[in-house]
Amino acid sequence: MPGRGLTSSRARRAPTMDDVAREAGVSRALVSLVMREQPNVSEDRRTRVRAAAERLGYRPNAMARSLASRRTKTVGVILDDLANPFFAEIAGGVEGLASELGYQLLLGAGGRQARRERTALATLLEYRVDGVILVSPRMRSRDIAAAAAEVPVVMVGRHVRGVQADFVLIDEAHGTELVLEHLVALGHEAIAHVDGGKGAGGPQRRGAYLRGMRARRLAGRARVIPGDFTEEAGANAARELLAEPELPTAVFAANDMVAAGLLGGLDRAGVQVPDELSVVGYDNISIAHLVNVSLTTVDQPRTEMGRLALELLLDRIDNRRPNLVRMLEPTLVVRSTTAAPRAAGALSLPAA
Amino acid sequence: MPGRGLTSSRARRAPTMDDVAREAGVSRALVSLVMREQPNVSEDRRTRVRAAAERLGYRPNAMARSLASRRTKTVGVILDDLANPFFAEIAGGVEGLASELGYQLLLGAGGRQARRERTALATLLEYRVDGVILVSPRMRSRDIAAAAAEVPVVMVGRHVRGVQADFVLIDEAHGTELVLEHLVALGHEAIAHVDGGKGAGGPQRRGAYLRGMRARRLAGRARVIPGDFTEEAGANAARELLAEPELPTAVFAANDMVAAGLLGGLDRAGVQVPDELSVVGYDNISIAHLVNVSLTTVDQPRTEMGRLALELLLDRIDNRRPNLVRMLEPTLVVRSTTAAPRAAGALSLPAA
DNA sequence: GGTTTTGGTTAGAGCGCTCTAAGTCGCGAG
DNA sequence: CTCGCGACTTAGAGCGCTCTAACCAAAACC
Repeated sequence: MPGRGLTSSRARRAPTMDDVAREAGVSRALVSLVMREQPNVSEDRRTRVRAAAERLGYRPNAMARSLASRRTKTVGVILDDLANPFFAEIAGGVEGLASELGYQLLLGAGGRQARRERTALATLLEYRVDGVILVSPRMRSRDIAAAAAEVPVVMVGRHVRGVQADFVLIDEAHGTELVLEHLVALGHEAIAHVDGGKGAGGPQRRGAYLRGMRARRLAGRARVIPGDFTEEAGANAARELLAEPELPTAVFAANDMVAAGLLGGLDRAGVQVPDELSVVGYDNISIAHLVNVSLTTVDQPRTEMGRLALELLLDRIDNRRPNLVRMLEPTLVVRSTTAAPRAAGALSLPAA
Repeated sequence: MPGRGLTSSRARRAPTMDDVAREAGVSRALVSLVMREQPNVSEDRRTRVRAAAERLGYRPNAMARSLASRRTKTVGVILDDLANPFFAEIAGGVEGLASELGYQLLLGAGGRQARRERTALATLLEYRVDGVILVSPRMRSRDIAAAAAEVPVVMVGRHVRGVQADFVLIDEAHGTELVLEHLVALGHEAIAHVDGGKGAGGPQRRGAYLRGMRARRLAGRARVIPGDFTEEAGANAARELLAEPELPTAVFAANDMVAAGLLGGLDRAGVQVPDELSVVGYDNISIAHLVNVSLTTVDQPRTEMGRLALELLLDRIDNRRPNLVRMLEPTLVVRSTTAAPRAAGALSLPAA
């Protein structure tokens, strides 16, 4: 019965380097050299060792290797929320480069809670990862600073002053401006914002929104509905808006998840988008463009963000150098959730 | 300059258990007992050790611990494709339970390529994870069998016979039947299928589709368009369908990503869904319900699949027992991408 | 009062690897 | 014939922890 055979073979202790050495008739050190592809090993020995390892089904023990060499070739990545494709796509970028370079990834997800994020980070540090990438972390700055004191850190999407780390940032103010410009050019004035609460980018986008509205003398029409970057927050916002006597003509959602929740809520209520209400998202997650009524949104170069973060991290691991901040520019992707407001003809035609 | 201080402190060797023992004036063994929350340590010593550890900023070294204890408290998870929210959501389920139980996750993504998947798996095994969860793996059965001989394995979404592993499966035939039933009840006969190629579930869904069509005496109307579970495949399928003289009245997509790509392509061509063509997906990924024209699809209980997989794995790690297969039932979620075919009145009214 | 028992503590031998320092060997040069 | 040298190989000391066995009081038993 082959099944049994497999099971019992599992019980047997895994072969070690010593076993391979004995099998090949050489010393353990030589096996180590061969495994690490070091030079100055004769071809003869090399093939003999390889064959022995093959025969025994030898698999190096990464724990022992890391313990002895004090290098793990592993970097940790902490994501705010696995359920949000935005983060999965950034992780995808990191993963792609990591696998090219032979680095391992240890992923941790915070589930949008600072506490879970902290424990995930603690675990990564116990594994002595060579470095950590924090994507839109929710932790307090002091926790981040403490981590940065132990290990090289690169942060994506959030800036924290006074921390020894590199940063990959998106120009949030610019992204927000693109949105307002677009909506105002279409003739919108009553533009509401469903914000992202305290999550990374949330305060920045909200601030830029308020500033932009003020600069356009639309401060009186500004309206911020609290959210938290989730689809649920979008659905709630829809309910809140619909409960009022009058809808705004456009809504700028803090991210695409919120926009999606919003669109769902509006649809259920029979509100036509974009005829009755325009909606703009932020992130350009992969599904944003897929739907019949596809979402106008701000694109963030997610894969590039991930790759860049890892590049910075590895460079930081090897070279002590001053902190680096890389600012990437977002772009606006106009699709079909935005249009001129219904009764805007008179007011906005001159502008157009 | 606080920055400098942090940087230089990083260079200092991390404190070890011996350092803590010295600081607390006890033996290393006692520190170990305290760290592992073992009983039979006096309250006095316990607090003294804790304080010393705190003072030094001691952080246990997971490598050393695992090496000595030969248990990693870590399980590996290999996902077919991080870009597909379906997998992210399964990972979310695993992650949730893992963090409840104090288990660590080592995530690896295969990027829909058997080769990358194999190397990711090899790495996990070098880390001596306590077990591995393979989600819709693309590897050859023999590679999987080899892994299962080394470590407990649970597979999700794919069955491989003769392998020592547990399985979490969805009744694909049933899911597919739900789709055909729904479409035929609406009056559809020309139902095409964009399949998932060789990816997990692909052949099963295709097979069930063909069988179902035959059973309904619609074999003549069956039409399979090759795909691969990606959005791009959906877009290609749209192009292919549009190039023909006549559209089918309904399309069953192998998963939601394909459906999404399909919808995008149809929209660009001005085809009205569901008026001119009905579309059904599979998976019910989180964004499937979010859009104005929301996707009719087959729901898979993703979070539960993830949790269940981890439960099985941990049980398998602790207890030697025969293989288990857990079959979960999918359900149909009817939304707004399906409707009666246009000219179906005459034919289908009797049925309805 | 001596001997178990028991709760608390510790020394020390590994876990499987890396890496340094110290060989060994053959060979051309002195 | 000895020495030096380069190429190759190896012994052995850790890396930071766990875990077994042993130890030592103080309490419990007869």
